[in-house]
Amino acid sequence: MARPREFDEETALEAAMNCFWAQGFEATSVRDLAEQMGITGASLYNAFGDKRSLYRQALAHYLITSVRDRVSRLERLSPVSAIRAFFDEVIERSVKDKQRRGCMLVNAALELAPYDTEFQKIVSEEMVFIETFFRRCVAAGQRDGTISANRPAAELAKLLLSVLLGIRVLARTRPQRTVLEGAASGLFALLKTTP
Amino acid sequence: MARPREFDEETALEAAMNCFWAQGFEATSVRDLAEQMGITGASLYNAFGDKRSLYRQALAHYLITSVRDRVSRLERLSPVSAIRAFFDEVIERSVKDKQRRGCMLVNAALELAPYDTEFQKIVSEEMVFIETFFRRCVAAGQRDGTISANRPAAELAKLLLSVLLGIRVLARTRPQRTVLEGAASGLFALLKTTP
DNA sequence: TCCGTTTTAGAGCGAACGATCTAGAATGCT
DNA sequence: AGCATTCTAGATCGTTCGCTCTAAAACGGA
Repeated sequence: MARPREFDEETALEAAMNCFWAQGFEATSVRDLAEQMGITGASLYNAFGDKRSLYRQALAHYLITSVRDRVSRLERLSPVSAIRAFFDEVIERSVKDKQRRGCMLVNAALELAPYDTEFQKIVSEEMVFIETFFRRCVAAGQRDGTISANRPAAELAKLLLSVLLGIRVLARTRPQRTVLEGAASGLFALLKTTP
Repeated sequence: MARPREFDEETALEAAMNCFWAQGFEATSVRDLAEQMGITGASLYNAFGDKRSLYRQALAHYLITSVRDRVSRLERLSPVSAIRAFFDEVIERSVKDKQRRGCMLVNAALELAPYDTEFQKIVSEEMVFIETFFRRCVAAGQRDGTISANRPAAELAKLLLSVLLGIRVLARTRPQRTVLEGAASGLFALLKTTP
């Protein structure tokens, strides 16, 4: 019943995601958002609540379409290939990202998570999710002998996560392929068992 | 000549540094700054210029007292010890940092560097400085046989820098010692040559 | 068709923002 | 002592902020 919405909510949310992703939470104004989303301020508040709530939904959208999607696509690959492909995709994205937006999860981890327990939980859980994916890959790789078994899988997973986050940080100031690829290939050389 | 300043500039700059460090550039207001620095807005603008200029000086102060100081202290240690001590200090700081301020350089890299060429240059040069320190250590370690010579020192230095930055990101949401130490010890186990 | 509901557009709210201006107080130099 | 200069405190500038209000427009159901 009643008047239906004139705009597509997902399209608008994606536009909001791109704003927050590129400029962060504080530096993005509600007026910027409304303009990029193609709606008025009133419609924005009607459909998404306040600015903080919109950010939460935009971040959730990012995590689903970016992190979760990648993990579920790569899960079927062999352990080493899955990890390698994960880093390749991230590096490829980073190099091509002219806006230097980096990773919205990392951005949220630095801008909002430290002071905000709700975002702290969201970010923390997502990082644990990535770490768990790495841990599964490492454990499988250690079983089939393609990954060094010197250290426990849980530890190497934390190392992989750190390098991933580090690459994301580097990409925002030095997005040259040689820099990012250098870190990744150094990591893989040490991680793989020398046959 | 003329009336001298009533406040100590370095003390005030340190207070400003702590504000920006903890809350970032956008989220810190000039009124916050003036209050924490113990001076009025007019004095702030007189002594340090506008907000952006004050941030630049605060960041420079951070880099000198934090990054440069650490590197020059550790430079005299043996290669492996120097790298290990570098990470130990960062982890120790991160675990004890109740405010979860993280590393101001990393914060600047994410908040300001992507849109601002001046800060991009500052951040980029400082990261190159750290990377160069790591490269010197790795090269020396490879010469004396304590560090794996499988890969070029420049590559392993990029790996070390990435892990360092990654730990700094992790620390802002999951500052538990096991998490940070896990990543570091995994790295060192793979980096060292197995005697 | 008319009512109830929800949407739209746009004006406008009070508060906070970065930055500056005005006075007057405090110093060094001559 | 008198002057030029630079400091301090506090009010205040215009702008922008997040958010809400008003009123008209657009639909579904009775």
